[in-house]
Amino acid sequence: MDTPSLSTLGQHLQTLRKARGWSLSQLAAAAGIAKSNLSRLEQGNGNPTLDTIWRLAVQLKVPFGTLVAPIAVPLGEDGVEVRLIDQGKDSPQVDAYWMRCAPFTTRVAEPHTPGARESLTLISGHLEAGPEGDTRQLAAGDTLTFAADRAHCYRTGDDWATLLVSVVYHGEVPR
Amino acid sequence: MDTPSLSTLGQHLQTLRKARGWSLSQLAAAAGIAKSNLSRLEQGNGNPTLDTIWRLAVQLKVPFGTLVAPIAVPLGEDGVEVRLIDQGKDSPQVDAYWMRCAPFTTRVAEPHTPGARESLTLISGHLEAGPEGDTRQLAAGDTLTFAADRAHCYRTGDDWATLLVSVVYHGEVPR
DNA sequence: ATAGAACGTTCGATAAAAGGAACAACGAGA
DNA sequence: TCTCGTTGTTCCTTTTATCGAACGTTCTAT
Repeated sequence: MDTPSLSTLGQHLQTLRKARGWSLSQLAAAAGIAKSNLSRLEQGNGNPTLDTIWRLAVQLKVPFGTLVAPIAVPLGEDGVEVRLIDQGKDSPQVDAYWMRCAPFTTRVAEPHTPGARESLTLISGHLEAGPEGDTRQLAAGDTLTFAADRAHCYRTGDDWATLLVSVVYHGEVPR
Repeated sequence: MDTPSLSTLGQHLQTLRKARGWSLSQLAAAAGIAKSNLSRLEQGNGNPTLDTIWRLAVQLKVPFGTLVAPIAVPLGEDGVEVRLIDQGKDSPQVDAYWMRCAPFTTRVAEPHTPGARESLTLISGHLEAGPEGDTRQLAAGDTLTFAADRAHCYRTGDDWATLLVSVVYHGEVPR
């Protein structure tokens, strides 16, 4: 398996644990696993079982995928990582994405089908987004809806941005 | 670990594989794992390694968490299923959820902290939602933002509803 | 000082996950 | 009909992830 994502798991695990002010022993005990096991995992060695990952995710109260999803593995080379959350089966068709942009990144998205609209909700960080020439500044908690049948962009300043994106394809479905 | 989520993984695995029209042998070969291993996993027995899950997720092109996240894990007994997608670390604090409501279901949510606001984006189905006494009818693609420091509710008619929910805790963080 | 209780690491034993080969069942083609 | 290829399952073996205990450290309290 990817060695990077293995060490990322370790770092991530340790970060989350310390963020909660727990000791390695405490977390291991709470999760019901040997602390030797947890120790090895945090060091980046090892290849944990689903059971082990699951128990840790429950204790740390993180949505599982968060534990293993590498924080800094952009899907494209452009510093932007996108994950499909769900897609509706009704009309209009709706696609829901989770998206994360690295600092000082600009992503320009191609126009979608005519009538398509996008809604953004910023989870953390700051982001400038919208149709080109009509972008808005967003902070955590802000939402923005705009016509997505024109070229539009997402631009970050000096910090990361995490957001929810839903694309609504009014009219015909694009697939 | 939860035995249910273990068998769910198996079913899920099989569903995704067949949806792509692949045979067990093909997927196993493509993922670089023994087919005996995959066979056991699809049967619901076994406790796969992160390496194994990872390889399968890559081949099936699913965002990892999707493989193990049980499709039907209602948070309450009230026909409502909620999954935490992400939570921001900035101020204001933002929590992002994926939510699914069964037909003819009403869920009344307690008020959040003062100043809190909620944004909904309907992915599929129909939903009536908002602060009690001021609810709106939503169809797929619609969005709604309202003050969440009062009691508010989500009500479905004769079909399912899937939506994104983001809670913005303006002011102090509730944890 | 010193005893005590935590911390996180390292070590051998054990349980179990992954690999590999043989297996019966099925369908396609000569 | 008979053969060949593929399906998915079931053994057995090998690898390894997990456990439990012992270890050296650090910090606090006596």
